[in-house]
Amino acid sequence: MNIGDVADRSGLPAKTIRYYEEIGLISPDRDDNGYRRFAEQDLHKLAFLARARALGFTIEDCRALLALYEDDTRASADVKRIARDHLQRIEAKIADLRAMQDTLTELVDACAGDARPDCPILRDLGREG
Amino acid sequence: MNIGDVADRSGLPAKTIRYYEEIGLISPDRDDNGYRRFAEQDLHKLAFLARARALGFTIEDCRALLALYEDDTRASADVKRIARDHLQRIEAKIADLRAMQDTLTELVDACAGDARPDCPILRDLGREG
DNA sequence: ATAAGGCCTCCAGTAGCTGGAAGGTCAAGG
DNA sequence: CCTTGACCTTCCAGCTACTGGAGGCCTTAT
Repeated sequence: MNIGDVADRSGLPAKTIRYYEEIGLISPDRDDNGYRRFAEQDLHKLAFLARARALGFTIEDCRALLALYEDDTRASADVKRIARDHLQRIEAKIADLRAMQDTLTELVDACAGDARPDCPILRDLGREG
Repeated sequence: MNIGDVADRSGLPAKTIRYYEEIGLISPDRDDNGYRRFAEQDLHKLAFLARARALGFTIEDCRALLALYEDDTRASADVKRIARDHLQRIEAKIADLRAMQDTLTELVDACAGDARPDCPILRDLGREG
């Protein structure tokens, strides 16, 4: 398979696949013409990466998860710790965003949104203290 | 005021304040010794920026909001549009994160997290199709 | 022969800072 | 007067995870 094929089949852009090779997540073979030649196993790894990234894992998390995935002697505790830490970061992020959402919703609702200059949003942002 | 003072009073790191000057959000005067000299108005702008950033507005949003803030002839509709667009992006982001949270919670709950290699998390990431 | 499309590498840019090096300035203490 | 330490300055590099584009080679079809 050439890069375009694995791009189609993994859902990852070719650019991203080259990037993943550059940072050592995958190591496809090369044809004589210099083209990357992907085996099924490479495609499988890329699909794994695509799913892990879709769940918001960082690249370094993905690297660790991939290593565990390929290690038959892994302890599931190691996997779980990575996932739980990540879940906690996500929950913290959601909490942050919800706080923003609450404030912004209030402000947007309070703003007339017409041609007049009076605006509760700017008043709030510019308040003293 | 020197940069340390406005850093303390605005809650922004000095580094960030220098960065905001570099990208044209503020333009403090300079003393003869080359030190930035901040007026109350600069501090007020920085506080405005700190609050806008805390609400998640992008720097470019902040630039636009600051311009509107200082324009007496603004229409509140312009402010509201920026805020509403931003709110929508936040809501979309929350939805994304909640989807991740749901999946991750399931997976984490399903994983024994012991010394054995069997792991539903990796099984999910590595599933075919 | 040529045109289209796929592949290659390398460079630069994105957002919003943050860290660090190398050096000038200023006020207090001995 | 000198030193020490806390400021301040600029400039450069790096972070995440790609993404876009230039310039050029390879392959396939007409």
